[in-house]
Amino acid sequence: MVRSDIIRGHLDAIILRLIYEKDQYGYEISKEISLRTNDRFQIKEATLYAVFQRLERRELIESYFGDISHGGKRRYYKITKLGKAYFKETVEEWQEIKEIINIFMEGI
Amino acid sequence: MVRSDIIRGHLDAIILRLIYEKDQYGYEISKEISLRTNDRFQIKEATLYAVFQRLERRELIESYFGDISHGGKRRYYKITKLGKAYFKETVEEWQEIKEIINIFMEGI
DNA sequence: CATATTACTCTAGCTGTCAAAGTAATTATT
DNA sequence: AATAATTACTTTGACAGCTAGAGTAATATG
Repeated sequence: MVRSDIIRGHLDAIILRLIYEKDQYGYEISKEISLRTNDRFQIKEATLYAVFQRLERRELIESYFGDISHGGKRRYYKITKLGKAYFKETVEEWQEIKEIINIFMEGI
Repeated sequence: MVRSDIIRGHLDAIILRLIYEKDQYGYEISKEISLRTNDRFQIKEATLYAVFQRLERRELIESYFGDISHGGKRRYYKITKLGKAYFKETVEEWQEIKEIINIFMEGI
């Protein structure tokens, strides 16, 4: 498991990416992250919902309640046009970050 | 210029790396980071000294005063054995982080 | 009916970043 | 010689993001 404070700053992008693919609810996203990373990263519940709030406040996502569930009622999230644009910027930025960090990680 | 909150979590490693190469003082490290990244990243002064304090508290670096200067007196930092070990771990971790983040950045 | 799982929310605390302001010595400029 | 610019470090206070922990509530399982 990688430390969370090192993923910090990429969380918005990760969540946005999953919602980009299709509308999803919190618990589902949480499981999906664990699945895709082979449990190498698990987002904390409280963190996840904090991300949702932030993204919604910034109008990068919108939410609505679903009608079926296997427990508490599901709040689905949908990416906005703004959110899609923002995600694409983030991907560009990631390439840059990688280059920069690599400078200091290579050659010892 | 990349946002700092996205480099966050890698700062300790970056500083450690530079001190690994040779003993250096704060101002020098600050300039070196700007130089190596072609000004794509500049560490803020207050942040840099906060990093030093943290690393020293964790015994990953040690400090001593230099005798010559072109201004205020220089405090040099030296990496410890523990610091070297920690840096090497960090490099391993970075490979993992890259893989994980890439999962969510590829294919859209 | 008890327990587990699904699903979300809120609060309080911690850590890392950094603007701003300050101290102080050396070097360059006029 | 006085002034400004640069070098060099320190401290404080504020803010943002992550998360443990506790709570609420509905559905599924045995």
